[in-house]
Amino acid sequence: MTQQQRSQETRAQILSTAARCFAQNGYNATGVAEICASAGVSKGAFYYHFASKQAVFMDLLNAWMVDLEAALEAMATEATSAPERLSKMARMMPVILQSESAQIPMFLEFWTQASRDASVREAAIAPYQKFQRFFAQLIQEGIEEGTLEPINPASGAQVIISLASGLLLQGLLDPQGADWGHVSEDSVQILLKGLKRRT
Amino acid sequence: MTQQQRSQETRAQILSTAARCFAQNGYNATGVAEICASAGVSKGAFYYHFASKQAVFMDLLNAWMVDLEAALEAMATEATSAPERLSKMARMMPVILQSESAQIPMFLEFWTQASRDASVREAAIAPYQKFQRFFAQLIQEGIEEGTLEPINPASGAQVIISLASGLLLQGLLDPQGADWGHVSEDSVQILLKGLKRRT
Amino acid sequence: MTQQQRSQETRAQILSTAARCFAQNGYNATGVAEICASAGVSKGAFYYHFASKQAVFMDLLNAWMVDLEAALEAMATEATSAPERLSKMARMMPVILQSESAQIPMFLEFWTQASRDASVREAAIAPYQKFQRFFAQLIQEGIEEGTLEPINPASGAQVIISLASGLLLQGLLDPQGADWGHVSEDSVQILLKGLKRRT
Amino acid sequence: MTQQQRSQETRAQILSTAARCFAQNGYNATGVAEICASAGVSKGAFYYHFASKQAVFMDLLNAWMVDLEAALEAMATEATSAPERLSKMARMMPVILQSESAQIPMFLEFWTQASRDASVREAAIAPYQKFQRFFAQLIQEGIEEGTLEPINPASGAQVIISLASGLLLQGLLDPQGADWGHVSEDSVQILLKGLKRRT
DNA sequence: ACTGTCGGGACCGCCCGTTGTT
DNA sequence: AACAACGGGCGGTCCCGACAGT
Repeated sequence: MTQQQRSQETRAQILSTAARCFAQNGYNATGVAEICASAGVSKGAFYYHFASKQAVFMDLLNAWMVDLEAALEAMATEATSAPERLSKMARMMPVILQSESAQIPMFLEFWTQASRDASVREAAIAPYQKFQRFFAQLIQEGIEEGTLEPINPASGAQVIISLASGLLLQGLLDPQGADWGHVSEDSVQILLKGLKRRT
Repeated sequence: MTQQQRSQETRAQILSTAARCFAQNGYNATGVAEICASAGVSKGAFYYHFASKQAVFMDLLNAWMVDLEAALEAMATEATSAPERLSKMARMMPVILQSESAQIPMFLEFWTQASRDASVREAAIAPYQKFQRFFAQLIQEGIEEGTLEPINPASGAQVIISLASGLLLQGLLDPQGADWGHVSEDSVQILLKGLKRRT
Repeated sequence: MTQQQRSQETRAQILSTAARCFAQNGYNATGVAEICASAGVSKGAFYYHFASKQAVFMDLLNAWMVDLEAALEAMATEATSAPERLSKMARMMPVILQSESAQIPMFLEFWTQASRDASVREAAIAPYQKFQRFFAQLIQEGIEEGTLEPINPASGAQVIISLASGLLLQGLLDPQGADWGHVSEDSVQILLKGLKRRT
Repeated sequence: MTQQQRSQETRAQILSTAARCFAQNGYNATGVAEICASAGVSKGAFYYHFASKQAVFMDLLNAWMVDLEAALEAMATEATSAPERLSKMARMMPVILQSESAQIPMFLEFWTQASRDASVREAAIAPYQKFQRFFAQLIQEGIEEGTLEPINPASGAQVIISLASGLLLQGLLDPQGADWGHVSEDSVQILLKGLKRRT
């Protein structure tokens, strides 16, 4: 048990350190030796736990996906109207943007790699499809409730996700360029106005 | 004169070859030697014209910005109503997405680097600010025309840019995942509905 | 007792697996981890039974020597004339070449190491000296019988061994280059003609 | 010119140093860094001139082949009887064995690699086929002269080559094990007796 | 303006062997 | 008797950039 625990600690240590390094310096610029040194483990340990640097990267991606899924799960259970739920989620955006700002560069890293490597892409697409389905259903419910216009739910979901991704990207690129909290709130208002049913 | 021309041709050859290589294999994965070989010049020529690999990268970015500016300029002179101009631009999205899809991964790498390197960031932010100003003015005009709701133009511009970026990114990640032409058209309809003035 | 048996089985398993791996990929190219994985044991087991990878190698060599000795022993007891015994052994050559062709590259590696490392050399020389003594005695007997020319037995033995080694090596290098069975038979006829007593 | 000369000197320096290292410590045990250090060049220079460590090895093999071919060419022009030519060549064996004793380990190295790698094998087989043809023709001439028994020339050539390879191998393995000069002379006498035509 | 050659550095991956645990 | 986990270190490769020579 003690051995297993130590092993998993080592593994976790490598993962978290790698995440930090990747976020700070980028995937390519981060050497395995650097990760090992920062994590306080040897290369032997590293390559015992992971087959390659990429494997660490993929593990990180997967972990991120799991978190995402959990967050979605939590939101799905709320029982208010569709527009309100969207509003609420929008108000979470700035919080996410600031609290996890260190993680976001890695998100870009994921994307960059995914655009080049098919195996990464497959793993990276999955959460999007999750999001897609989630929002499509939310919109569907909104339409059935009569609170949203009768649009194509898939397209609606895409709009939401795209807007969110775009805001994330720009917040990452130019954190001081605007009051992102304010902007994202405005954005959602505009979007909601476009989605909401005219009474 | 002829010498100058030759020199410029060499320079252009390096630039275009580099662009192709970067787009195909990525910035990091592309070696200077590879560019030189593909361009049919020696390393000496490369380092005569450019200070470093990064410098080529930046030059490419700048060239792209110039093109962008020209495109925006062209759009700004049209004399229809704001909503119509937005609609028209939206219809260009799928075309852009397909014609320049090879370049987009490179821009992702731009951004990734930009999130780390301040000097790259400045160059990368510039086009956004261009876009930002352009759309803000367009919205402002729309408001003055009375065709758009009186919202904060800056936020409105941000929404448009974010949505566009997001769609681009997702089209890149999963080109077969959806009919992006259709989706982007729907997206703009939704967005326009949110922006347009209720009559 | 059962434990001892299990231990011996593990040891034997490692040895045979290592032999297979060495033959397939070569000594240098075969990693200890690979052997362990193929044998279904852990590294701990490996290093419990053997001091090093080299030690396994040496063990294999020794085992081969024992086999060799037995084969020679068997031949020595036959009671025909010297030339006939040589002929008979020659006819075995192609069989050996085909049945153990997989092992031969390994012995080449043995020798390569032997040419460098004194301790390996001693072990590698031993079988040669065995052969040497065996053939020298066989020739001696032939001379005494009057069936062979009165030559220096040591030199005669060397010729036989050299010829055999040479054929083996070339058969290894270019298996399809010639009909080695035919060639080796011809070779022995020529050699025998050189050794046999003129009547 | 000066530049080209320098370049070729560097290349030659790398080749000769590599040959020495390979012969001394073996191909696998010799690191590129070691070669570079011994040759007084940088790794950059090494990989500018050669694509890989293997490439150096192959170059060495080819150079050896060229030498061989020259030696054969020289021998082919002599105009004595076949048996005498064979005798003369035999008398060269011990000289070769001692003068080039440093090169011989590499010869084993060639063989070992050839047994594993098809591309090396192809290059390594070529000289053997040269030898083969050379000796076959020599024997053919001997038969036509009436100085040699009417045997299959191909087989005869194989015997000669095999015997020579075998002696080389054993001389390498156990230099002090016998008086190789004497042995090789005896060997040829025996072989010649087997080849020569009975009068 | 352009070329060929070289310098030095670091990268990832793997490897052999050991150690604490069971 | 065997195992998982780990320690360092070296392996070949390649890369960016410099610079002497045209």
